[in-house]
Amino acid sequence: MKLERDFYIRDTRTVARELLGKILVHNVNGKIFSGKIVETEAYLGIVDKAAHSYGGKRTKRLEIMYGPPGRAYIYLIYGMYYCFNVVTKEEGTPEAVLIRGLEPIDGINDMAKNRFNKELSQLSNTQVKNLTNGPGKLCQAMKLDKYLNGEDLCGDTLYIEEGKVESLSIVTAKRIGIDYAEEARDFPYRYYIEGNSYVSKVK
DNA sequence: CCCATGATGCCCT
DNA sequence: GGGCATCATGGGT
Repeated sequence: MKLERDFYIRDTRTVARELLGKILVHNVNGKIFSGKIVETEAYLGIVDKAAHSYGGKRTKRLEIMYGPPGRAYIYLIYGMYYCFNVVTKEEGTPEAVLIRGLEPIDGINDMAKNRFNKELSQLSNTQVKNLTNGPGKLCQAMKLDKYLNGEDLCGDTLYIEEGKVESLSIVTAKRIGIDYAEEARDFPYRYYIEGNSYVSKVK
């Protein structure tokens, strides 16, 4: 069951927590890439110094964040990696959830090619773990790039499904890579599934 | 294990 | 021209 618009319009931290265990799916001309979401971060917009939209900043790049919920916000970082976010809240409120870790499900052999230009069977154990345990890594594995920026997650190309019913132990932690954000640096807006090996950083 | 560093492109000032 | 919601690599401990 695909998640509907109403899922995304809610409180951003709630969405970030509830995305854990859900399945991110990318259909590339019939080839399916998918993975279970195991790590997320909430970015709370206007009041959050770590968010791109802090203080109501509104530029061309940020228009997607100000748009309707349930769309993809994908941006280039450090000149060579992408970060995939889910836009939350009602239109006009620029908040989002960054997906930081995925456990591969479908298309794993192609993920290996996308990441390391090798067959899955040729990867070391470390490389298998490094397929999708970080925001830039999972975008490379799943073929998520700037051409999908703004994509509607309620469509058929890129979407999120209900996962298996399971009880998850969720860890709350500080966000990563936002040392510039003053007090917001220490806000506990990162969530991950305890014990999952595709979490980018434990603790 | 840890830490330091370079890669690389686009946005925004 | 500065800085960035990252990653791979290489060297030290």
